[in-house]
Amino acid sequence: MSTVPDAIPAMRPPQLGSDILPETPAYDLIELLFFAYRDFVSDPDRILDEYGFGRAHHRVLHFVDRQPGLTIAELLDILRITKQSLNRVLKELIEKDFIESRTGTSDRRQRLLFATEQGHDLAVKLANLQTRRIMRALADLDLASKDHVSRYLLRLIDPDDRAHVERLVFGAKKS
Amino acid sequence: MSTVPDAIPAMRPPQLGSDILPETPAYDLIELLFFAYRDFVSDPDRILDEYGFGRAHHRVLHFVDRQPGLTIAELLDILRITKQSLNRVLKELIEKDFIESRTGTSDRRQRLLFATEQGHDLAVKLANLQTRRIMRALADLDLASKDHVSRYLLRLIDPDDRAHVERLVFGAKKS
DNA sequence: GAGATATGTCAACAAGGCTGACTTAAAATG
DNA sequence: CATTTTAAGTCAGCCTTGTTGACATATCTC
Repeated sequence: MSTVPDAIPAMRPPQLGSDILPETPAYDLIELLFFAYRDFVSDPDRILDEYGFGRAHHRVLHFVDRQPGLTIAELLDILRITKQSLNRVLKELIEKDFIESRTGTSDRRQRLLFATEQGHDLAVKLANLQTRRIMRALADLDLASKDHVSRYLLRLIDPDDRAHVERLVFGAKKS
Repeated sequence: MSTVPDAIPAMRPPQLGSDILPETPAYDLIELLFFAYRDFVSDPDRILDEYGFGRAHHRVLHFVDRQPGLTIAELLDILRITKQSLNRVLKELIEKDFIESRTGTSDRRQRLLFATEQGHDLAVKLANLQTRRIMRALADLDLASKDHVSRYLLRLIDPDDRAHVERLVFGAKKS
């Protein structure tokens, strides 16, 4: 049994992938995302440095603070790195008392992660820094703009992950 | 001697920085940018791998292809990495004949960088891959959305760099 | 009790950043 | 024209953060 459909529409476009491409690549949006991300993630660097942390620590602390009780497996799924890479930074965050690891209650094999008070304070401090930049960027844009921007960013994400991210970001509900 | 100032203006807002912050950090836009960027830059990886290149090579090739005749100093300013880091990847791109380095004409100390035919082809292939993702994300968004998105991303960039990026991205002119 | 699962750990390696010191060639400047 | 500055290249070593592969332990599931 062939997987090739036997009736392909006559005028199939000559593009490489499944979608139609414009004549010219979207250089503007490609490059703007590069520069925006470059500056966006650089804000927290100075502060992280004072604590002897790097960007990897920031990512871990951020998601643990946002989702108290996160398990190792869930965190690995969010960050898409290996267990060994995660463990290196997580160990430091636990040793320096920014994150606490508790044995799971229903499943005692799991480790539930929580930000300590100190950890929460740092996470909020860094999030506020980035929020300030975001607010500056949203100022004097339409009310609708924020929505357009989130929709665009959400749709840049791999379709398979979108629902997951949506749940994580908007907290289960969202029109 | 106390570090507590003895005369604080009466109605100083309680925020940390120079701007007013909302009660809650903009977790949605912070996290969406993280996930969007993660998936966006991952597209080219497979192809780069076939050539023995990484993301660092991609960035260099991209900007050289976009701005033929770029000097080392200009490239360093765009990428914000050290000369030594750049040189490592640039050397490989030149050895493998994806980029060509010519001595400057008006200033013979400079090296003007150009993508070779092979280099240009790869740069376009990767840009098309990312453009496909962008087009998918823009589909069924208003006509105005693309504008809102670019404006937002542009305004996330450090103010000092915005004019520079604008020139680079939109090619000198742009309302 | 056997096997699967969640986590932790050891060792080695790679990519891509960094600093610091130094060289060379060419331009700019007094 | 001698000196200084500038653009680029290079050597050596280090750090962070990612990788693979192998293996250990505790706990859950069947």
